[in-house]
Amino acid sequence: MPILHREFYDRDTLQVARALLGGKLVRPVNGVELSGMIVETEAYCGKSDSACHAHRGETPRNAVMFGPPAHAYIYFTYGMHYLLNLVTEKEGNPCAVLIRAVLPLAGIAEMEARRKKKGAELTNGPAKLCQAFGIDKSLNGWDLACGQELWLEDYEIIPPKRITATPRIGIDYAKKEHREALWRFVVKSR
DNA sequence: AGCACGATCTGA
DNA sequence: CAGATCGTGCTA
Repeated sequence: MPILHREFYDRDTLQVARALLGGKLVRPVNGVELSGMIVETEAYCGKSDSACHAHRGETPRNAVMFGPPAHAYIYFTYGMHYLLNLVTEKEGNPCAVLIRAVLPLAGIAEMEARRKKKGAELTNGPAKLCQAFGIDKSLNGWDLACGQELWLEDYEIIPPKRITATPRIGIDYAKKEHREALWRFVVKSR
């Protein structure tokens, strides 16, 4: 399946966040290809978005977001979790899409082995996802368009009727207009 | 140099 | 609902 090229990420972040639903996240680890279909995303829209890490300007942590699109912005939070974001829009416009959940497609046994507890849970939740895919800070700044280590592919077309938009999670500190913005996108299960 | 807190998850 | 657990950025 074709890799999502740089142009895919180089446009309006809300559009990218929607278009990523149904996309396939691919991550080869130790010769095994882990993959999953994206079913939940959140858009973080640049300096004007008070929920976005870039809101208060560039720092060493969020520098990747200020760079060119199609790179991975991975950061550490709550003292124990990594979160995966995909940088969008032009260089200098610090926007990104947070990947919150995927439906595991391949390498499911390896993902579960990496998770602490057993059981056939879905890989939902942005930190669990990173754990299952073995994603950590070493991939921060990785170029997603080069087709190694970590990349995305076309997979399934999700019709707009199957997409729900809701407020984003865990951003109570943001201004009301951003807290209430419907910038989280979820594929309805059926 | 110190400190408060977070785009979370788990288990009680 | 509390606890785990620590990098980051703000204040001094």
